[in-house]
Amino acid sequence: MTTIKDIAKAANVSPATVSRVINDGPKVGLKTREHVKQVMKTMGYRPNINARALVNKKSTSLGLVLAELMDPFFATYANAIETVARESNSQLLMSSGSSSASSELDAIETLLDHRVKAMIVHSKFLDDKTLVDIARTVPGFVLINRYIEAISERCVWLDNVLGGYKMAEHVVNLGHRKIAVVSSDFDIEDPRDRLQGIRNFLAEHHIPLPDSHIAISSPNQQGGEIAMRELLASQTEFTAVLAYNDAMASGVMNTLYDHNMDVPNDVSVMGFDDVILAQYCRPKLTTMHYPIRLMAATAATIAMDLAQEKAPSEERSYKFIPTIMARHSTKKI
Amino acid sequence: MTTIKDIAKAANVSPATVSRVINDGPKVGLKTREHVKQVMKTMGYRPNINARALVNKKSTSLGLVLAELMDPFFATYANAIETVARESNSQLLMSSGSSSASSELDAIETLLDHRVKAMIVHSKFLDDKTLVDIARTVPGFVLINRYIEAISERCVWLDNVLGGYKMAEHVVNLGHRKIAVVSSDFDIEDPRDRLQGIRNFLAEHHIPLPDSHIAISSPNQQGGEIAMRELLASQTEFTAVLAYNDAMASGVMNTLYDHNMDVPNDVSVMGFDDVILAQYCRPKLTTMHYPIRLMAATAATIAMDLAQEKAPSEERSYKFIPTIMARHSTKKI
DNA sequence: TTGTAAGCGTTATCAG
DNA sequence: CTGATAACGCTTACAA
Repeated sequence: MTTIKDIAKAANVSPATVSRVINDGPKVGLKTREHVKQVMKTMGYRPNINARALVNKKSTSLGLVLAELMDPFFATYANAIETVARESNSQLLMSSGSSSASSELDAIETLLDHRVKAMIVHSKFLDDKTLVDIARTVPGFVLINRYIEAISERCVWLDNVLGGYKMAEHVVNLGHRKIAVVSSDFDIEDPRDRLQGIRNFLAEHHIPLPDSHIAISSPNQQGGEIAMRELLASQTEFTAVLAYNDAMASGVMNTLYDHNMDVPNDVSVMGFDDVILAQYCRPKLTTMHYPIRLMAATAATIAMDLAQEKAPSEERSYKFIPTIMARHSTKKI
Repeated sequence: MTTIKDIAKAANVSPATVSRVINDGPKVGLKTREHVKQVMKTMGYRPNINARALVNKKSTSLGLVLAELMDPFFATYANAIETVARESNSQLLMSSGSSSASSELDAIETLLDHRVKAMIVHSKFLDDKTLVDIARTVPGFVLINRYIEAISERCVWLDNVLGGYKMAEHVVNLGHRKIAVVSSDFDIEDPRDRLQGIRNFLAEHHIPLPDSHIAISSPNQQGGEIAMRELLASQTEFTAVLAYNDAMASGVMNTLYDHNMDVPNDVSVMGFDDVILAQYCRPKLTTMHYPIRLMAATAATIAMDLAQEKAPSEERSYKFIPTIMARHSTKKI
């Protein structure tokens, strides 16, 4: 690998000058600059990022911690963030697969070892204190899909309670009164929040939601199928099903079809997230749109800004609002 | 950030000794070792990966170049590779979004700048020569989903021709004789190969495949819908449709339904890839299983091995074979 | 405008 | 078994 010294020698200048050329550094004679550039090109020079990171005490890469790359939900995140990263010439250093506090911490620390300039973290298992502590020592630390009061200006999150509220509102407006809920057995805030939102709306409108109308299973298609089978087996009466996410909703529809019930004619079904799957379903799924791309871009942007200790970003709050995406799986009763 | 020197000072040893402890280096007194470890723990020492990479002339991260993270197909790749990477304590440095020769080259060069110890590259646009040249200078360079004779032992690829062949065989065995094909307009080898495989089988069995039975569009659900509409509009007669991939197949089914045709009773539909979507479809899609996870793991493993200049991996060939995944979208005629 | 030299945090080669 | 010391490739005062 040719180094800056090789270039310097070949171009008859000092390494410092080469460095200046590389970084568009200040005050370099036009002809030396051109000359050096020429030499770099012909010799095929490529800077050693690690050496640079060492002296700068910061690498140019952007760290990303996600739970699961295969999940389209997270894939969308990764994709959007990668786009922003590339635009600012940084690489993405990924750590996925976290589904426990210790693995989450592990992922974060590895990123720290790499001295990433900024990091975007999806963490559902680490406690607030740990996260806040890390945030204090890492300027460009941003949390997605989570809200912690103490570092609110570094949290990019979705109002899940409102999401649940709007789901209930949507089907009730369509005339449904017998509502069933299919929720996730993951022990994190999201399902609790969404369910709470549903409860809030229903309570306000004096519509009951007995426990027998709530089935819980894993947050994927199979979980949806299982949950719906339970509901059916217990003779629960309902005309609308609110699912925790699109995958579960798709499972719900499968089970319904297997029992010769039509969606949306016999039962209305709603999902949450609006991942690509929602459009691939048949009928296309009515769901809550989760502005993932927007949130990802926001997170990436503020992470980079924070990293450069830019303006304190006016103490804004980055709460996002889910919106109804009405498609064909819900219908007026 | 506390450095190795800080630890050395605090522990009353030399930096060299600390380094030895960190790397389980040879010959360190048991008590010094324990003592140093203790100090590191209490001072919360974290090694600077960049410094390490600089002196070692190699970083510990594994580079990955993919076309598109959001595509479930690539997400599966990324996920599987990340798993292998983590098991060998390396981070994933991602570069996605490439869809042109120049952006592919860009991604590779960035990874090179990071001195990644190995890299796994999905490239459909760079020409053979360029890739071969890079491979020569980078020991741990592995190509996925592409075969280049000159570096065959670094190629992990799928036999797409055989895949097409098997698709045709499957529906013909089911009794279909009027077959339509929905292919991709992407100018890469894969669609050509799959189509060639279909042609091969059909020719062997004297079943015609006139151009009018082939529709081409973009390799996603919408493309499938469009292509199928064209076929229908031109009054083409067929009882089976072979799609380029699962997404197109799903689009094909949508259009068929919109025209009141049932799958599989009126028409059999086959996809390719066996991405998660295939199971989320209704009816569940019969498709060609693409052993992505296995291929990804293989690629990651040989990339790491190659990087350590291990045994020349016995000059094996890493060709993988797609297999029929019979589900419910195809039926005997 | 350009060069010299110190130093970023590690590892590795020698001595001791 | 342990300690100096010299790299690794680059950036950045400080000089010239």
